[in-house]
This record gives sequence, C-alpha cells and structure tokens, in this order.
Amino acid sequence: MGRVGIRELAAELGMSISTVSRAMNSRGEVSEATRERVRSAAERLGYQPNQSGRTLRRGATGTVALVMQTNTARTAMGETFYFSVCDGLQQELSKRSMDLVLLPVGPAKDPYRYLVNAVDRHIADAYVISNTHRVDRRVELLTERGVPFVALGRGGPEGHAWLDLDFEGVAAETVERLVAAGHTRIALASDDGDVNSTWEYTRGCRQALAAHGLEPAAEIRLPDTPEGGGLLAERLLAMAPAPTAVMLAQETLALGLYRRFAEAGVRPGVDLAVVGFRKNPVCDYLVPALTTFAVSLEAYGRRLGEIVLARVASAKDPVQEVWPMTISPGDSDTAPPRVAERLG
Amino acid sequence: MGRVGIRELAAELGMSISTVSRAMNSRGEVSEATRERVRSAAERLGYQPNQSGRTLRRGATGTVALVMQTNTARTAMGETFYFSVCDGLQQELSKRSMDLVLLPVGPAKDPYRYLVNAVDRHIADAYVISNTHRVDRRVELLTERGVPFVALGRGGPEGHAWLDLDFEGVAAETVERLVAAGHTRIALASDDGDVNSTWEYTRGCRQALAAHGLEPAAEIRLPDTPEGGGLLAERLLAMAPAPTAVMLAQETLALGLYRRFAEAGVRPGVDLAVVGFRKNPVCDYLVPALTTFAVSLEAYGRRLGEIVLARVASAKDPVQEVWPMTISPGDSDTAPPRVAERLG
DNA sequence: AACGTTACCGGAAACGTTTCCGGGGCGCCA
DNA sequence: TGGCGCCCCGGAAACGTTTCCGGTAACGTT
Repeated sequence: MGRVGIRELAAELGMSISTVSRAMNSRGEVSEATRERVRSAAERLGYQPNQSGRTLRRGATGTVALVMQTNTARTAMGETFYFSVCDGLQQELSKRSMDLVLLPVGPAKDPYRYLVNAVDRHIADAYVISNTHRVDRRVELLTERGVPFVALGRGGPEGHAWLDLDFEGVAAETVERLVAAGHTRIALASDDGDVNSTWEYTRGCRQALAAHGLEPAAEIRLPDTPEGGGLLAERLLAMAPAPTAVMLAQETLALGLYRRFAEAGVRPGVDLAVVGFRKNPVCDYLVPALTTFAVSLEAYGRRLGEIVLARVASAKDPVQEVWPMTISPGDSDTAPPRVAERLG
Repeated sequence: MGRVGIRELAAELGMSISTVSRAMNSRGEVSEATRERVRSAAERLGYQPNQSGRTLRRGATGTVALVMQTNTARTAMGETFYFSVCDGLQQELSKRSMDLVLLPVGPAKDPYRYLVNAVDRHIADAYVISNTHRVDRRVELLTERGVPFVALGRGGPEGHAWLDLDFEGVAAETVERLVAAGHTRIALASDDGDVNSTWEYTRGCRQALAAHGLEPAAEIRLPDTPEGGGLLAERLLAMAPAPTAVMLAQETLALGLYRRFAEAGVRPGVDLAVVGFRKNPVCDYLVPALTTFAVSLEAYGRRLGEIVLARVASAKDPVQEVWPMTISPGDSDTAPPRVAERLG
C-alpha cells in the first residue's frame, strides 16, 4: 500500500485538497464540522503531511538544529551535559510545535564547513551552536546570512544572542571562598583549547584575585582528560613553593589529579584544596567529594528554548544572558592553608 | 541578496536548469567541460541544492537518523557512548555522502509515538534505534512500513538487522574468571528497566554459572544510578551468607556501591570482588580500578554504518551481529574468596 | 427585490529540484 | 551524400504541500 497523500485523503472525503490542507493546519476559513471530518479521516488513513512538500512551500522547516562537537577525547563528560540541555530545549520548542534535531560534527570534520553546509541546505530554521571559541567564524556566518541562532556560550563578535554559564561568578565565589579560608597561593588549571568558556573562567579568576591584591600562583593549561589531571598533579608537585589550592575549569581533571596525588601521598582537602567548576554526578562520589557549582541543565535548556523561539520570531534585541550556579560544597577544599604550607 | 537557486545559476551560465542539475549530481550525460564550469560557478555564487526540493523530487532524504533516549538519569557516569558511536557512524555514512542526524527523545516523550511521527513525516531514509526492549513495538512498526533500519541492540521479533555488544560473552568470561578464582557465591546486579541488554547479560550470566553447577547468589535489580549502587550495597551487606563477588550490568552502580562499602568498611577487591560491564574513562580512576570490558565504540559505530548502508541498498539478508569486547583488568576483582568468606 | 457581507470552499499557481523525453548537431560508415 | 548512432543538451512534467484568488450560497439589510 502506497503512502497516502493529501490528494488521496481529499478524494476519499470528496473535497478539495485546499480544504484538507486548511483543516489540517487549522488556518484559513474552514467549518468546524469539516475540520473534524478531515482530522478523523487523516487519523484513520494514517495521513501525515509530507515534510519536504510542506517545507518547500512554506520556506520553513519547523525544526531547530543543535550542532555539537562529538569530540570525545576532549569532553569526556560532555554527553550528559548535552542530553540534559536537550531535554529542556525540546520541552520548550514543543510548545510552539517545533522539532529538535542534533547535528553531530565529528572530530574529523571542520565545524565551520559543516555549519555552512547545513545552513546552505536549509536544514533548520534556527541553529544553536555550542563550544564557541574566542573568535568564532560561525557567528559571523550566521549573522551575515540572517539565520536565527543562539550561541550556547559567549564568543565571537558582539551583537548576537547567547546564553552562557556564569564563569566569572563561579570563579569569583571560588576565589572568595579560598581567600576567606586563608589561601594565597592559588593555582588555576584549565583546558588548553581556545574555547571561550575557559577563557572567561580564567579571566574571572584573575579579576577576583586581583581584588585581593593577588595573582594566580600558576596558570596551567592541559588537555581536558583524566590523563591531563595526572599531568596537572605532576606540575603542582614540582612547584616550590607549592600552591595551597587549585581551581579546575574542568572537573574531568580531578580524576587524574586525585589518583596522582594519592600515589604521591598528597590528600586533597587536607594537604591541598581543590575546587571544580560544574557539578556532575561523579563529583559527589569522588573521595573526598569535589566542591563544585550546581546548575539545573534542564532549566538551562528551557531558557535556551525560549531564546531560540524569540529569535525565530524577531531578529531584534538579542538576549545575552548569564545563567547562575549555586555552590555545592564537598570535602575537597576544607583544608586550612597552614596545613598545606608544610608541603611547600 | 536572495538565495541563489538552480534557476539563477542556470541563467548566469546561460544554460538550462537540467544541465546544471546533471552537472551538480554527476549523473546523466554531461560533458566534462560544462560540469567543471557549473561546479566552479556554483562555488562562486555559493549555490547549494535546496534540500526540500531535492528530497521532494527524489523521494529520499539522504540522511540517516539515530534516535536516542536522552534519559539523563540513566547515563549518569561521564558517558560518551553515543558520541563515540556517532563518530564512527558518520565516518562510514559520509563515504556514501549521507548525513547523520540525531533525534533526541526526552524522558517526557513516548519513544514509540516519537518514532511514528518521524517515520510518517519521512525525516530520514533509514533509522537506527537504540535502547531496544525485550518486546519493542518500534521494530514491528519499522518492518511493517518497510523502512530500512538497524537496531542498536537486540530485541523485538526476529528477522531484522541488529548490532549489539557481546553481553553473553562478557558475562561468560566474567563468570569463568570469578569461578577460576574460587568464587561460588556470585551476585548479579542490573538495571530494573526492561531494556534488552540487561536481559541478555543476566541470561548469559545464569548460563555460564549453570555450566559450573552454580546459580546466582542473588539477582538484584535497581535503578541504574549512583544512588542505586548505594542500595545495592545495602542489599549485599544484608545477605547471609554474603556473596563473595558481584557482577554489575551497569558500571554506574559502582559509584554508590564503592561509597557505601567504604562507609561500612568493606573493601572492593579485597573483601569482595566487583566486575563491571563496559569500560568508560571513569572506571580506571575508581579506587580500586574497576575490572570491565573495553570496546572501540568508534569501530562499533563504523560497523553500524556499514550495516545501515547495506540496509538502505537492499532489504535482504539482515545482518545480526554481536560485537566482541576485551577484558580490561582492574584491581576490583583480585580478592580470593577465602578472604571474603570471613564476612559471611 | 437588489445589494453588500459573510462563511466556506475549489482551482491553480508556486516552492526548487530531478528526470523523462525528445531533438539537434556531429562523426562515421557505406 | 545519405543514413545511422551517439553525445549532449533543453523543455517540461512531476514530487506534495500551502496559499492566493475567485466564486457560490446563505443571509441580513435597505
């Protein structure tokens, strides 16, 4: 049995295809009775408007695309992040009956070229780009073409809509917390890529330290992997005087850091304070539990959805918003610095 | 400036749109010279064939959809399962210049209805469904409609293509390993959902134990979360005689299990053997490192891509394949059972 | 009774592409 | 030189839908 199109449905009902179309889309003038008749017949025959035909005529796809790097080597914890955000995003989009698709760009592909292709072929009506860089050509591309989009993360030239986590806020609060505990030699560890998020975190950290007349004891950049955490530990152990606290822009580093420290007999939370950035389920189960900052990614995704919908509706007044996070204290930064001093 | 379509490009070149189309698709009779001329002009003007128009005419979208549950509670441990598989899948699909999109189905949505909708609207030419259940209506749906698909995981009625991890093999090897070490009271912990994977794992475990005249000391089912792991520990501690080993169908359980054991003074790998299923980056950094089974998810994804392409090409001879995994020994199952006996 | 208004519906064009069909050159052979 | 086949190319139909435009019937108003 072939697929049933609008023509077949109209023939079955003995009416014109225009009426059927109107009834299905609840738009234009059509009587309530026929609308109901069409709807039930469509249900019965399993008719669904063909997406390509509709898109071709309407010029709009009714979908939003979230393009994401699936670079697994870098973002070991990345999947749950995206999934949670997607849940919230999808919830919000479905209110306007828009769909969400995810466009995975593998490590072999060039993110820019990938996006150009997607935009050219008009895959979606709006795009969410993530993992924004300090200078990001994708932002230029999308603004130039007039395609609605929201950046999940700041970066690139100004004037576009973005939503981002509160990197400075977290950095500042972390510094306050450590300084209040008496720490003065605070090291800073982050990913060695040029994603914008670590740049913001680093900047926030420097600013907050400067407010206390301090500067980072070290700024160490390495791959955002468990192995990178091991390297970080080596670097910290080699320093003299040793820092009494270390701030991690990526929690993944904590894994290797903890292990290397354990081998060296250094106890996080006792001999040295460690604070991560974003809480994930694993953080609580590290020993000692890692102090991080929690955020409802679902709510974050919902807000993202709101912004996307606003963007589709109007190109004016781009929202630029920082999303707050709340501290989730663990046992990894309870060390008073005087204990740690003995190591130096 | 409006989007440039095939008509504009043809006008610019002074030739017909049919020739342009032929040149762009390298099909039909067209001279090498004009092909080159068209290609370069397309490049220059930034022409890309409109996807909807093409799809409408061709009746094929040129994309494969991987539909995946974004049930975030489930995949709590820094997972990159889907991402890694996507990388491999995408690599393989791009050889036939097909695209990959990911369809996220949130916890609020009904996976079956979601798929029905996607298929009706002809989102993709082929589908990969994951998280297959013991009886899975989606399999029936897709076979009935004659839509090419591959199940990432067994399940549902027979006769369709699937690719799955080697649950029985892993279960058998784990049992052999534990029995060889002298264990006889082996407990089995798994997710309390009805996904097919845990069913296969459990079955393989029972079979392997039966071959030694044994049966599981317990079959404990709980939520696949860190908290579930805590519950698991409670259950194990309450048993008398206590099992000397526990097999985990999901590694996430290890997080809560380790912690609750630590609180109770029970040392995994010394007082009790623990073995997980699939290795992820965190497993190596647990203390003690969790014994699991490793698999190249990228290669797995590439194989998946091959199968999908074969499915698109021909509906005959569905591939049904189990993917091997290799043990990655940690320190969590080195306990000889005689030590553990003292607990019972 | 004539006319304007309203509510609903049908015909047909349009969206952008691919592909079938036919036709014009051109070379080759008899 | 005529006929035949081959290589390219142009015209036009088709894919399935939405929407503009016009038209009919019913109804109220003057």
